[in-house]
Amino acid sequence: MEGADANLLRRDTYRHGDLRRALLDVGVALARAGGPDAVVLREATRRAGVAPNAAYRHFADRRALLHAVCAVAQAALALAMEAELAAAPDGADAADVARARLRAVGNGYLRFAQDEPGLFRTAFAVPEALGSLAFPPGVGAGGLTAFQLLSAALDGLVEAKVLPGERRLGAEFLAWSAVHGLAMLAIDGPLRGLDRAQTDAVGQRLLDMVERGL
Amino acid sequence: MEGADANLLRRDTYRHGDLRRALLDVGVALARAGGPDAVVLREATRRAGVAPNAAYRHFADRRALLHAVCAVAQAALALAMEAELAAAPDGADAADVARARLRAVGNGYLRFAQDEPGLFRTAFAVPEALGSLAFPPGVGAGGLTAFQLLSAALDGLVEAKVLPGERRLGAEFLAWSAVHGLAMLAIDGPLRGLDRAQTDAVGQRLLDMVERGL
DNA sequence: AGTTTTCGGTGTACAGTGTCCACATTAGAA
DNA sequence: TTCTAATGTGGACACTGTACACCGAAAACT
Repeated sequence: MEGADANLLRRDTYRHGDLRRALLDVGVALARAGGPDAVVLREATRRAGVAPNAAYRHFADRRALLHAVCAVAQAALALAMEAELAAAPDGADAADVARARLRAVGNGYLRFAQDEPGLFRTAFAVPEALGSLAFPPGVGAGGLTAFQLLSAALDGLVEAKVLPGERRLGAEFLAWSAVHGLAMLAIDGPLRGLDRAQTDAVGQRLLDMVERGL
Repeated sequence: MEGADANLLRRDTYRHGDLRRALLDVGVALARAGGPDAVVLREATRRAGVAPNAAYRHFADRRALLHAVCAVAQAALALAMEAELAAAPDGADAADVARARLRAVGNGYLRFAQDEPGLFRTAFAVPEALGSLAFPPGVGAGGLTAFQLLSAALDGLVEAKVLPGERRLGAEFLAWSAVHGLAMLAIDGPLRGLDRAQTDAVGQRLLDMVERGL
């Protein structure tokens, strides 16, 4: 974690150095631990060792800070999906590979939700978080949004003749819905409390359904 | 709306009469307008024409009030699903009827989410809202939970030989995930802003996917 | 009936929050 | 070196949830 030392309480200079970054780091930590509601301006400034109002030099609002944290969370999600994609098998059959890549995308999503529930909820806490042009979403190492990673996987399915082209349009929303819904149910719905293995099992069945049904 | 006159500001007697009910009504109105975060204790007491602390005679906590509102929201969801079920076609082919009933359940869910986004979000705002035995969930007119309505529809599919029995176990979570995810995306995800017709179109495709993939 | 208990609403108070304003400090441009 | 713009501080206000002490009235028991 780079910049992890930026949120120190002790400070000798009047200026902080990189307060914006420090507040963002603290905000992410708060979101990680307690979800979107836990990212509290005063607590962030406190941990950064600075007066509450100092935050307003870097963020217009509490919401502005939350938006920034949200973007980081989305980036983390994209990264998790990329990691899963990188570990996907790269066999000979193009159809199998394409299917495996879609599964990897889904599994990355589900596992991120389970491993980082606070960040996951924060990623979707801001209404205008996704699809708004005024709000740049977080991207992974490859520069792609979570949504774009999913789109690419679906394109791969079409290319490998697994998915008929006429069903391609808007397929993102179908696949996304299924996985997003399961993630929600697993975080604080009736499926919470299940361990990783059990959630994975349900996840596999869900991905089966998506694969069959798309 | 019965009890709608219970939340009046004017009051001549020292006792309110049915403050618990009044607070609940106001809480539902707040949730309806602004989601879970909008159900604020002080505002509720204000609208009920009562001192802030009076609420504590009827609800242990702000969370307790929120739980109660949450149960009402779940009941409203179940009612919406029941309404859609009642309007489902009742043709001759048992398989078609069973399919139509599952679609009705899904459409009820999706339409409720779109028509009452505040209540919908409130219904799932409380972590222990679903599946906790300590927390009685809201039921519709028939006495069934939203979840139970879904279960019944799935049972119907099995009975009509549309769904093989070995795929029945846990199918609720798959169907629910898909529909719940789409509802979320339609409320404040990238699909918000779509009108009823467009959302319905995506909803139909999603239900197609579920039907094929279950 | 009259008395007492117990329920329900009030008032005051405190900690915590977001945010506004006026001010202080200092890094960097002039 | 001086001036200026950027950045952090202090104090204040309105708002929240919630605890404690109090009181008013309905109901229960003589």
